Amino acid sequence: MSAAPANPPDPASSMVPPSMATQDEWLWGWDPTPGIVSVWADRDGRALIWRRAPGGGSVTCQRDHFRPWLLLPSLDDLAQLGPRLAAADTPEASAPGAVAYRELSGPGHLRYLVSAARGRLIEDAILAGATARLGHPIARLSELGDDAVLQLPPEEQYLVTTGRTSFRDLAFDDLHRLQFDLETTGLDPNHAAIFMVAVRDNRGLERVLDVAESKLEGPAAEADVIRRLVALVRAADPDVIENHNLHGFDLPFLARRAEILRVPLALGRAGPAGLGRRPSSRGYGPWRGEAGEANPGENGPGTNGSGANGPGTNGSGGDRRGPGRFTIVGRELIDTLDAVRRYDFSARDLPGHGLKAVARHFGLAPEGREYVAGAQVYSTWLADPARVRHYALDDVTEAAGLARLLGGAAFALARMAPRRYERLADAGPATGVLDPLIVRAYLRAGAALPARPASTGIPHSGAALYLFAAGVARRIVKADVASLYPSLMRQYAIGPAADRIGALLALVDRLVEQRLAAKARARAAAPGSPERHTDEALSAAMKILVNSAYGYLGAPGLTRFADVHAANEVTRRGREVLGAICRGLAARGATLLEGDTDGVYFSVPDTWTEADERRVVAEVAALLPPLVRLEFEGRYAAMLSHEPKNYALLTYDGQTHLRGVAFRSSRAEPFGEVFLRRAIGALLAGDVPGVRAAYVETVTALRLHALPSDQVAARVRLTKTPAEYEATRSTRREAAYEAMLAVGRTRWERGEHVRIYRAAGGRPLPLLEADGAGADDAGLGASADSSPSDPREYDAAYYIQLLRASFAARLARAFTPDDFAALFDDPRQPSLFAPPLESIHPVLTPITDAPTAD
DNA sequence: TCAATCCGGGG
DNA sequence: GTGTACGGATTGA
Repeated sequence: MSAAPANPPDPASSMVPPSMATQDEWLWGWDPTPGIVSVWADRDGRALIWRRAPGGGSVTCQRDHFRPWLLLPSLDDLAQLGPRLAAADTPEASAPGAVAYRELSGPGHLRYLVSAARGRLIEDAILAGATARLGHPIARLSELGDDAVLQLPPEEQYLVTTGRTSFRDLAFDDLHRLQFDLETTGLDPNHAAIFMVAVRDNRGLERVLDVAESKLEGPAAEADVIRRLVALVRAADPDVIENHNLHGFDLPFLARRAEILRVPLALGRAGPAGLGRRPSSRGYGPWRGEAGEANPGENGPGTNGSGANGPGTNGSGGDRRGPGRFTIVGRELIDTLDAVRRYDFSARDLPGHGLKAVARHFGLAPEGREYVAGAQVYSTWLADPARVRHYALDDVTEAAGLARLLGGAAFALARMAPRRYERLADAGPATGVLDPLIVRAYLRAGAALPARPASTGIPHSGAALYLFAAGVARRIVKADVASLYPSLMRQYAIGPAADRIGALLALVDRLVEQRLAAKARARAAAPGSPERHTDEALSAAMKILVNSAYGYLGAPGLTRFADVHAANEVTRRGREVLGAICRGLAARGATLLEGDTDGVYFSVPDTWTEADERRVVAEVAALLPPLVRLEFEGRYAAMLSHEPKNYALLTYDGQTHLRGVAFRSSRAEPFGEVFLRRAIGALLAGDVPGVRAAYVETVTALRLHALPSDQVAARVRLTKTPAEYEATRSTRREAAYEAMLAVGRTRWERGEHVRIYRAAGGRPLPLLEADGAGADDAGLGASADSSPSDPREYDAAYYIQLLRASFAARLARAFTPDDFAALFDDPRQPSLFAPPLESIHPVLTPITDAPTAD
């Protein structure tokens, strides 16, 4: 089949509101082809489509052709084509070397849809025309600037013109998903080697490859492991490859080792060996180091032109712009770290983003989970290979569980947006998902696209966020304003002024409506069933999209239809609604604690029943505009409100939930974490003496050196090489490196984790790891008993000061300053004026300048 | 107390 | 396809 560019209806009709059927096409595409699991296309209009039979049956590959296309503001640069430039509906337009054009409707800037049998025909013509017009050579379309051309990657051109999307009629588990995890002797692939790979998939595969299995030694054994990994992946033939930090560690490491050892990485379903690259903004870009450690030469993984690119890949020499992701033809590469970040961006309840911590948080850790500290993996393997095999398999098992738990949203997005699944998994929702949907809608409607608005400098006012009171309150109710901003956009039809066909509002409408339906279906399905997973994932995806519609408005320079005035109007209405909610609740006797666009926390009188709580929420909800839904979400026994979006909750069945960055500290010293948990538990239970006891006992234990050193050690990462630190040492001393130098260690590896503590006078020293001193991952409780050789020469005064200033401080809002001082007074020198413990009660302090910008 | 810098993940 | 994060902790002045 040959897909034609999107077919415009009569331009005059595009001003009428789009029909429901049209809106659904904008959201879902229109071609029903089921089972697409991967698409690969080139600029000359060749496409390969891998499709899986429904229910997870076999995969077939089909060839397809499409007419590459792009959008231009004028045809001037194509004029020199003469008769080879032809209107799309004329016979001349279908001649082999012809460039066809069609003028789109409306006032939009990008108004010419230009297509040809091969994309290069268009590109070469434009470059020649622009070179002649500008009088200097133009080698790439990107040199012409943002508004001079809109050209999508080939796969997206294909998906937009065909109206196809991935995964129609497939469930998440129908995809063949494979996880692999490298175990290496270190973090830098220029010096360290792969000695083991754990592999599993969702079809029952579970295998560990290691260098000991062959009779080979050294590099030959490692190369053999890589070859066996490649063979195993090809034989399994998965649609998706997943792991935690896949793009940040496993792939760049594997690519570099394969390059050094000259092993071809023929992992794809077609095309040349070697990993491809795609540029990517998110995830690994802004981070210093990242795979830069994998290629410490200069920049990121996209750098090292000599890098993992197979000889056939193109463009690597030029992309010195650091960040990038790897690609494999025919398979989607999914990094669970992206899903974790996307999740925690709104949830803010993860203790860290590492695999082990997240898996434990979600209860995904397998029974008998084996833990080995990163730095000890190789030495442990030498002594006890079975233990490391177990550990590595546990890693891939957790990665698979995480992918399934948090990865559903990206899967569902790929059923809507004309983009590869792997791109949707790491994209920001506004530019990464909404923009492609809107571009597809415009082409489907035959409407010209506006130029991208420049940043106007008009500040947009930001989301409303209120902290009304800080401290401790009881009888807490959380009322949720479901998707406040998108509801307001719908209620008052606030959309981008330039959105002539109303695509953004139509999408928001469809998303909100269909999300409610998906939620209802999920509730009706059996827990744990594939149907439920599908609808929960769909609901999560739609929530991501709906909630990014407002951010889309407020990002000029980034999104094509940004409109700061519209964004500010949404915010203004939001403040109105939030104000109405707060007044309504206060008028009915509630005490407000915190409110933002997600919802409101408030405290109610002791005499209220749950029915009273629900009734009040319903009464206030009735005061709001019809499309704004205020719902009762939950109730809690007590709350410590610390800062906006930072609080602790006690449920009625006695569980404590900590939320917000102030209560997350993966790097913190274990004794402080233990103290904080205990103190907050006592505080919320109303047990002030218990808070004091937690403090006194911790101080005493420090003073008597009853705590082992690993309880006071902080885990830090050495990101500078010895030479780099030497260069900055005179201007800026850093404890981690000083600790190394203090014991005469002048060599370490970039990325190495060490634990350090403060000895007398606050002098940093490394913690000498007792051999086999287990896991170094946060929250694993470190070791129960310390090695007998632990000298415990830590600086108690330093840690007592830290306990008060850093940990106890997070309880400061719960007491008056005097009470706080008394509660966390030095037990050896109690103040004469300290109030008796029994007289101390937690307080709730109103915040006077409540409105703040988020 | 304030400004500047570094951190996040993977072995 | 390009570039953007961000909020907390630590360090030195």
